[in-house]
Amino acid sequence: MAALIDRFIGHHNYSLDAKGRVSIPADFREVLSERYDDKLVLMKHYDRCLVAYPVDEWNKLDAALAELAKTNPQVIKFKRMYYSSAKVCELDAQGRVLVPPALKEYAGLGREVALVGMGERIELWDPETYLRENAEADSAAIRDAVAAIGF
Amino acid sequence: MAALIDRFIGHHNYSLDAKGRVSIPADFREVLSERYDDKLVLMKHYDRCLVAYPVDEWNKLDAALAELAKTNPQVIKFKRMYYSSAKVCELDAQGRVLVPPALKEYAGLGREVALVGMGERIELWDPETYLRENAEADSAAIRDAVAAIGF
DNA sequence: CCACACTTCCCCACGATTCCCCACTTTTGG
DNA sequence: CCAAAAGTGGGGAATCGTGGGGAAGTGTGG
Repeated sequence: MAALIDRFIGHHNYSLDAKGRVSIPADFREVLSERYDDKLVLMKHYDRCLVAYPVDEWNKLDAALAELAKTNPQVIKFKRMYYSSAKVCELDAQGRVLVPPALKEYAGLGREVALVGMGERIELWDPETYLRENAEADSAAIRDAVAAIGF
Repeated sequence: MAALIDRFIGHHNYSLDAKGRVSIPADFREVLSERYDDKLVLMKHYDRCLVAYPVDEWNKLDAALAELAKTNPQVIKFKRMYYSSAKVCELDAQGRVLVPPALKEYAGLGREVALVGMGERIELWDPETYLRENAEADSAAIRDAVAAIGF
């Protein structure tokens, strides 16, 4: 079955069970198997959330960052910070990934996780943090900026 | 059979059944199959209504937003808020889509839904909200604004 | 080198939602 | 006036999210 859209979209509040597993939403899984290879790289993102990239996309980041590191020595520290938190997570038969304890704690994840489709990546948030951090996205200023493209 | 006009026009009040499904009007469906690919992306719009884009049109938005995000970092939050509400909805054999509960609630949809053709997109409103929000469309100010293009 | 605790992985199982199909009523069009 | 299509409703199968039991694997300490 072909994916309808080849990017991750949508928002789901799913539970993180006692073993630290989260289900990857079915529509994300479809994108993942259609366009990618069923494996996700999980890592820290700024501001207490996690990101999951298909390995292909992660490799692109890796390449781009390597390029950047040639000219900017600061980038290598950035690379250490973020790549050290990265972990390849394969989905189990039920379509779930195991979130490493360290990442779980970093993002302040409790029994619930917000899974947010962001195109070529998936973000994992504590639901409350998500609302707090992204509340002002609805402001008039941003609306105006965005209205220009026809929203 | 070719559609006479390849854009969504008109206003229909249809019912939202117990399972959360709405019929897409036949003339909309014709545009959808003629010009697009029978799939709609449903998402939140400002002020308590929903929008349905053909996948092609949604992709255009996505591209424009990606462009905007390069220059305005705030836009990434906007992308989170709005794209996270998006969901690809395929029509069933009867030409209906299932409205996700979260979106249904956001738009305050009850047993009835107003489907409004808006050219390249379709809007879904609670009928009462629609009337209230759009009552002043007939005002002199708006008339003046529109006169510029020869109405 | 072995025993132990602990984490990770592979199953199976349950309830709820979603999807697919068929059926009925009303409207449209020839 | 009849046939086709449109809008509405619901039954049942398949899928999805969730939970947990137990095996396999890992690392630690004796």
